[in-house]
Amino acid sequence: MLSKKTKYGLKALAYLAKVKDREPVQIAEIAKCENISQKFLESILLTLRRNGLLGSKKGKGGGYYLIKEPHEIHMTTVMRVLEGPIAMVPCVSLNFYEKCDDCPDEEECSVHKLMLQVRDSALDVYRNNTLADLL
Amino acid sequence: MLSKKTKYGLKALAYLAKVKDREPVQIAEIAKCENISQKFLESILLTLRRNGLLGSKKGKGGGYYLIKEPHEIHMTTVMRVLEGPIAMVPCVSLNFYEKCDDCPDEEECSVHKLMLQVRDSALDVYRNNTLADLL
DNA sequence: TCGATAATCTACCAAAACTATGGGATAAAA
DNA sequence: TTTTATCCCATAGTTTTGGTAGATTATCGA
Repeated sequence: MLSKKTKYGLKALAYLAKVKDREPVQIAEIAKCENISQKFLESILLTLRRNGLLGSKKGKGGGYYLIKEPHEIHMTTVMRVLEGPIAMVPCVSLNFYEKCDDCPDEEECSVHKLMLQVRDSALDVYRNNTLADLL
Repeated sequence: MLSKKTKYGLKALAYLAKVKDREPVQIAEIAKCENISQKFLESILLTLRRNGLLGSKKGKGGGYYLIKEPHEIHMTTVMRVLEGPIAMVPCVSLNFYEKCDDCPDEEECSVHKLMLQVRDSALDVYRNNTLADLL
């Protein structure tokens, strides 16, 4: 299941992508328009900023804004930042690889075989979608 | 992330698929060979049986066995039984559809658009894999 | 320089989900 | 009737999720 964090984060990014001239938008505005708990959204936008997807401006007239153009923001990046690994098991993860402690032989593992395919197909979707494609 | 339940369930099914003549195999044997907590595996096999994927036999010489041939068991079925919906959001689920309470218009939702593609690609993998393909 | 505004940061909390474990009931075979 | 092994219910421990509260810091306009 997709976490609310990712869902809200995606919606917020899409919202910001529609804003003209990359003007800063306040958390409160996004939260209201997208029906998201403001405090929760606050923490989500913060992690998006920390990961280089958003810029922010404090004080009056401040808010969050996209740093790059929507077509430059790939879903692989967004998903990894918000949801974590794209793979469903660590042993098939490109960026977060980890060996299973129960598997003696990875090559023989039936789960491994299946999940490799699932990862590749998901990756294919995320690589072929930018933020611009979602609008 | 794939739950341990699904992971163990898949491993157990694969184990049973290798058994000749569909002889009953005891929980203890599967648990030992696949490094799974026996009690946990017990409950997993039970749900697989309740969902028509396994048969069981009590008493001496008893155990669990496949009801169908491995090539007849599709991953779509297995995943839905063990992991639940294949879709990452209820609003794009074929078997467990549910409207998002925050989305005013499903057609306009950026998350919806993306997750439809992810669902379709995952479904494609699961439909093209049977238990036999994992061995 | 002051006050209003709005992001930032830290900490915390409750509920749900996940990963088991325990103990007894039930059924089949020897 | 004893042994074997599944069936079933209850529950405990941990992690994740979703959300709150409140103090702090930076910026702008007057």
